[in-house]
Amino acid sequence: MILGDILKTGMKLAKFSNEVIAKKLREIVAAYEVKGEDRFKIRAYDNAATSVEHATEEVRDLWESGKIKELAGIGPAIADHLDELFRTGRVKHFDEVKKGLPEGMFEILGTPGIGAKNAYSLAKTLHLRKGSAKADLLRAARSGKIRGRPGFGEVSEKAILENLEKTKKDENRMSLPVAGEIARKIIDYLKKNPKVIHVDALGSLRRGTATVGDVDIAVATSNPKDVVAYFTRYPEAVETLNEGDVKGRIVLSSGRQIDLMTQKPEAYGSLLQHFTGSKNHNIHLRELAISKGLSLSEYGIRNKAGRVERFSTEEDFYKRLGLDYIPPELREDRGEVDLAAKHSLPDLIEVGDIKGDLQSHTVWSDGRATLEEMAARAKGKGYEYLGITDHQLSLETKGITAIRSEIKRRNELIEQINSSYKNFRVLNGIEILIKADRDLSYPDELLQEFDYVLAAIHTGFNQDKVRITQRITAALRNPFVKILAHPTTRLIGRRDVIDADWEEVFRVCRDEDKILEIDALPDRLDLPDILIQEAKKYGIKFAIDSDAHAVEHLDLISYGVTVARRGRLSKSDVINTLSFGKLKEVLKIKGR
DNA sequence: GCCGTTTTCGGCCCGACTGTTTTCAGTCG
Repeated sequence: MILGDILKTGMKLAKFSNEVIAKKLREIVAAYEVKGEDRFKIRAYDNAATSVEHATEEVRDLWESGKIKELAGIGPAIADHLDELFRTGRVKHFDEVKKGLPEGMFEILGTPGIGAKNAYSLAKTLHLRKGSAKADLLRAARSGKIRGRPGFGEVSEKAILENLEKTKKDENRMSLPVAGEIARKIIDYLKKNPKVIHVDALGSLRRGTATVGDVDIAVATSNPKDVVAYFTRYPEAVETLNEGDVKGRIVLSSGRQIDLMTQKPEAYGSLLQHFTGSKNHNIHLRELAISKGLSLSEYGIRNKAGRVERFSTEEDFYKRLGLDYIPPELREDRGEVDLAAKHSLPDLIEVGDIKGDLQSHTVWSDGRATLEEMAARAKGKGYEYLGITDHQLSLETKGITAIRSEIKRRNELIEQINSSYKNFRVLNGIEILIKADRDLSYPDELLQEFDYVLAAIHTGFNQDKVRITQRITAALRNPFVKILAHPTTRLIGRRDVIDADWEEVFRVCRDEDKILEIDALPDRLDLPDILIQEAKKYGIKFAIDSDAHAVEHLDLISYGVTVARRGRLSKSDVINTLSFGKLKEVLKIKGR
């Protein structure tokens, strides 16, 4: 059920999530763009939407405590609109702004390559209907009705088709932190009930996959019926779909369904194992069990005598099958069962192993915090170092002399900060562009001024495999480039991985002794786990970076560690688990 | 529409890329 339906049917007043609020603000941005509103006013709404998306608290909670204006980019006017939204469920001003525009245009916004103007023109000329605009557009693209419209040719039609098919496939999946936050709140709620002995998230969320379909929760309890009843009274639930003796299903205001499964504590391990999956991992286990004359289910292991043996923990469950405990992140049937049988599972890296962060941004480029603020937070996390890697300044507009003096100024500031800390160092790095013509955006004479250089692709994503591979390998061969940042450039649910010859990339990376980054931003998680596992076979080392653009982003490093675990990395595979002294050697940093 | 050590008015990034044009508009970061 979608939000609109919930309001229509007069259920509990929906608690607007930040995601929903940001979407509403972006619709106003698009409407204003089509109507030719003042561009600074448009930017103000755009800034507000970004601010809501990045907020670490629910905007509705801020509103309730009267602190909504503390959010950057929310001034008196937008605060008033949101106040109206929370009180009445709608905003008259928003309705007026959108008046006269085809409603279908707002449903296709956000499809890559379709901005406000294109959304408007497509919705209008193709008569995209409210409620089925995406499906209508997909049909039009398939039957070649988009090409020929003003501004659209064959290439854009094909791009629209591909992007729509991709988003269609992914649209119901959540990012890891979104799912994690939903689960965290429910788990906190369940923990308040004394009859709940253990509680865990299940499925792909527990395995830490890049996107999560459903949030399912397991509880160990001796009073399942009471716990299920308590679950259905969860304050953010708008509907109960199922309230049985041992299981329950509720619907949140966002429309998400949450399932609860319960089990007696003495059999909890089997439940947890069964619903953590993955499906293929469990199939493999069942085949193994059959070969031993056993049979698996969510209730336990049925032995040859026909008796079901129960397990309170997963460790005991795996042990009964002759296996070492397999961490959830590895349960994808990629050989982990055999490794567990041979007692040779890798010793996986943990968040506590991380000693510093090598990609972060400040107000010098597109970050929101100052160098001092970022350094203080990193130090506060117990790190030994923080690499500041702001984007380059434009060589064309600034000129080399101005840039050189800017680098010098930054170095002086960094030295000043470093002298104020004990056992903590800020590094002066840079994230440079691998341009479409495969040159780097700075000449070597500038690159050599930095402690280390991250190279990244930010444009020309659609080039063919040969050109993309050449761009990356050329960058890796530059003597000053140390780290290839977010190598595949994917944006989860929005942009696919670039088409590179990864084996060739990994070979060059190994030969040139360069580092691959694992970017921890939840919409990147780049490298993806499978490529990490592949790259590790070449003996390549990795850096797990937050790519922080604000102080709180430094905490996102844990998602990078999750991906690294899924890619089977140990502490020794990751350079930012090293002490500062060792890291300096690896990155060949002089001074500091 | 937001914001302020330049604080109630007057600024607010713009360059790169792409596909579509035949000099540019839309999108993205």
